[in-house]
Amino acid sequence: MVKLHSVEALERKSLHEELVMRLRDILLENEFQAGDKVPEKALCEQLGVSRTPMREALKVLAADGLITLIPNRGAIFRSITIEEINNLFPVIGALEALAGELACAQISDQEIKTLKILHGKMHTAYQSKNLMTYFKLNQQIHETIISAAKNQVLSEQYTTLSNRLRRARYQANMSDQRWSDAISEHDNMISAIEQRDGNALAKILKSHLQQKHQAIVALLER
Amino acid sequence: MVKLHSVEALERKSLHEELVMRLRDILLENEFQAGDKVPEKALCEQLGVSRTPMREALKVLAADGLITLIPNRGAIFRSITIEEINNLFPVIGALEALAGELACAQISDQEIKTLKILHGKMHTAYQSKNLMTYFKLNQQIHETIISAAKNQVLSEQYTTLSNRLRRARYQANMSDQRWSDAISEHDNMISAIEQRDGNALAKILKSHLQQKHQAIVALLER
DNA sequence: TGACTTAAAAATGAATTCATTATTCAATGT
DNA sequence: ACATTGAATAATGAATTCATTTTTAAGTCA
Repeated sequence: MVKLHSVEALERKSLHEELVMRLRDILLENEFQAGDKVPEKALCEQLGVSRTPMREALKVLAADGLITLIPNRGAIFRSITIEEINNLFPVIGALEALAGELACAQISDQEIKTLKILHGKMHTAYQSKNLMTYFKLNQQIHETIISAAKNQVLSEQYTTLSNRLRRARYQANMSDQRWSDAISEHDNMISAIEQRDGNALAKILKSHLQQKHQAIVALLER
Repeated sequence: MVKLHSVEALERKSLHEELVMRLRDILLENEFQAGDKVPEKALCEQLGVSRTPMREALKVLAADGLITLIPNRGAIFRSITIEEINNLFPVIGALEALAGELACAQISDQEIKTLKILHGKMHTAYQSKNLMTYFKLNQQIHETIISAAKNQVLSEQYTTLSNRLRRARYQANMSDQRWSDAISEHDNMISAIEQRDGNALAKILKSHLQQKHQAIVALLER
């Protein structure tokens, strides 16, 4: 088989690993939602690969909880339910709280500086009401805190669960009130880190996430 | 291909899913350790399946963190390092603490009764120094607490991470002192649950795990 | 003897093929 | 007209085949 456009579609790496990433984006960013069927064959053609690596990638994504494989029926995009959201938030909260404690115990001045820069940019995005930029910066800040904890297992688990939430984020917008609250929660976060107060940071992160949880649930139930 | 003994080796289900479970057991229970190569072909013959489903299963296990796939080099059993153990324990600890809080908030009298029965059996196993039985009951007790939290996401994450630790457990034995300490920690656990004191339970679980962590690290470093 | 080269063998990655199971849709009967 | 049956079609599960890469090992030359 001549790979034609597939060469430009997927640059070499390990194909299956590349596929997992590409599919994750395709599934999350747009294209699919609800309990849609994930068309194996169409995706193969679109990405220029055969079914074997595609099916391997789908199995990995299923293990990740992003899709569900039904025997002899193929893959369906796993519709995120309110129940799943309610289950995800406490777990992510516990992980973030742990990250906060660990991070404060060993964060470097340089990392704090990076955080403050990101935080400043986020304020700017907030003032100019640039929601997309705000989202991206917000995510970067949380990722920076997690990675400051220097715990690979923690980072992996957090990433996996956050990805599962990403589906919900695209549905739910933010109210003005919630947005301004979130900003001030972030202000508190940064001061706790500067003082390296792990206990305080853990509490802030936990309640920050609880607020977000409530906001999302409220929006979804409307 | 005639399936012969494979029919009795793997009873019907979804083959790939069945394989994942079988492989997990084979990898963990004995057979493999350290950075051993996982012989794809040999396993195919042993279990009577072709390479396609086997490779799908290996990819899932790699996503789970049990093995590492090196491009064009195959799978190697992921040797658990002290660093990984040090990373796993705090995360599992955070999950258990969360489970303790959630469980206390909604555990039924029936579930408490079950726990007390398991706890009694564990005491018996301790008195007769039956280590294997003790291990099994200990695991059942922790699983019961987790499942009493009624959070699917939490259960899944806990199971995944616990499996990764199982490798270390087979290496490390318990000292008499540690064993008797563990028993009394369990006694405290049960009373906290009976009083439905989530905060206390969370703390006990966390410190229980920290003790276990230290014991394992001490043994491994000798 | 020991290091380097290179040919053969084995293992892995991916596509294809074959078999089985769902799904679709038209035809039949009520 | 509606439901039910059954054949045709499509999709999925798994084995096989083909291509590429790595490993092994023998042979050559310093």
